[in-house]
Amino acid sequence: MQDTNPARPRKGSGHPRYRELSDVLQKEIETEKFPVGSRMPTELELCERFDVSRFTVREALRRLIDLGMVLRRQGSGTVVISRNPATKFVQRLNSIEELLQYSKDTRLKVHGSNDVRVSSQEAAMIGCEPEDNWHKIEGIRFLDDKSPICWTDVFVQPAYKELADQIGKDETPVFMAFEKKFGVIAESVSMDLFAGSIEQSKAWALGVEPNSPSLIIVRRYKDQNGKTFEVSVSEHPAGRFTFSIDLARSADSD
Amino acid sequence: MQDTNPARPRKGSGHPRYRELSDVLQKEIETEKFPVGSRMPTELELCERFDVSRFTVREALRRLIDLGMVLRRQGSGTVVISRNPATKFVQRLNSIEELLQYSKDTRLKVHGSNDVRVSSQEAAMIGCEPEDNWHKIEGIRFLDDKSPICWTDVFVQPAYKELADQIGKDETPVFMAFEKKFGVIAESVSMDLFAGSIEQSKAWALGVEPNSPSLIIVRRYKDQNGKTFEVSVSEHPAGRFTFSIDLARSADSD
DNA sequence: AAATAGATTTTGTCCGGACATTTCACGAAA
DNA sequence: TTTCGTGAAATGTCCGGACAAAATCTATTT
Repeated sequence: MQDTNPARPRKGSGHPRYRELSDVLQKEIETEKFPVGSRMPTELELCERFDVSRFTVREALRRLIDLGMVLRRQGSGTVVISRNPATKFVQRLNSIEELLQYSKDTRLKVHGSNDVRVSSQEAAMIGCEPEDNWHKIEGIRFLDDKSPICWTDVFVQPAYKELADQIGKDETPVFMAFEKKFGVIAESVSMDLFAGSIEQSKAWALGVEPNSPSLIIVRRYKDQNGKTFEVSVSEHPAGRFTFSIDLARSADSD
Repeated sequence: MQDTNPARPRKGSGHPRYRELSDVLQKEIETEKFPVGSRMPTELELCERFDVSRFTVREALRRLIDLGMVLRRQGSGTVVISRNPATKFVQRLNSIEELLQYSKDTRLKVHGSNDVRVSSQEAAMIGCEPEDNWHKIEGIRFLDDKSPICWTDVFVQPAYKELADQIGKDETPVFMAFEKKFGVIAESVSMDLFAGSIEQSKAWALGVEPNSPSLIIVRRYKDQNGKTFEVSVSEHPAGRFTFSIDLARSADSD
């Protein structure tokens, strides 16, 4: 009779045992019985307290990990790192192209490229020091040969300047060319979106009125070391581009 | 001698057994030995094939789930749903407020609210049929009492119109008020960002030139059934607001 | 006091077994 | 033909036990 209650039917809650357990622990973290920074009881202690096997305890703890509330380390223990179930809304980009939001069939026509010392205004956009040296590539992105979508300035570290003549040859995004040519992969990307108005020279190239409204998107690509290796600034005239995001509630917290 | 190899030391790969297993399966999915849509072998079959326990197989399968490559259903089996480890870049919003990107200290001052039949232009924004009935709430969001950030139109289903006089009382986002008052929770949110120019009446209220450039953000909140219960349209004059996103490569595929 | 080595604690990995629950296919009955 | 129910098959839940690996503590030595 070693097994009085294996896989026993859900008693009342309608949830499996490990879920009931994680719910209790979650509540105890939220009510600061286990404050952030403190160590939680060991697995064995929880086994005793709830009279369950280690499997069930670990399954419950796994859920707290998924919720982003605790952190575990072998040999050390379980530490509370957050009081509320962390991740609420998650955006998934399935293909890397979604990041750019232009489907494959756009093309960058390069106007020119040269080394520059960035102005203070550009530095603010890029997020670097003024007077820093970058290699700047200017161009216009087209849907088909007639329809310009946006003006684009691409800033890359001078070391990578030879990339310039690679761009525009095919429809691969610039930051993917980095991966192919230099083995530098984008580990993280930060984007800023804000309103602006198009200056004369660009307006002319895009075929719109000077000072007409635009959507400016700044994308900063960082490598594994957190170093920014590429920054692109795109300016979209009103009516030609919409940036869309879909967020879904995650961390199955029902 | 029932236990010849429990927790045996990592043989060569430096990875635990279940990880080696999941790597093999992942590769077999990528090379279409198990095409998308097909059913994978059962747990027991995998146990035999790799000569491991069900625990190890389930642990490996769990990883494929996390990678978003397979889907499992009790009684049914394991189906391949994606050929490549799904999620590439993931955005995490830690607090739900990040979704709005105004920190807590902004306040919506309501100008008025009334039932409307949406115009075809509004319908296009909202993503509904023209002539649909909605309850529209107009207001301006302030940082402090002097600094207007944006003009906001909130459209809610007529059934929820009584919510109107709740808004602006405190700094809770509108969609959270739904949860409190009606128990309707936002399961997903889709957002569109694009450039526009501010019409006269709004420009006056915001203290900017008519037709000056703006960033327009449309947010659509859907409940569990996929029904849109609230849409907000915010118009930000240039220079007063930047929308930021941070994406990190995810799906720990080292 | 500081460094080292060993013992202890704690989580990670893995096994075998058992029963529960869900899904699906098959066959009998209407 | 359709409906219904039975049973097989698959995954889900849970137990107990064992050893491995990492972190931490302790006692000893330098």
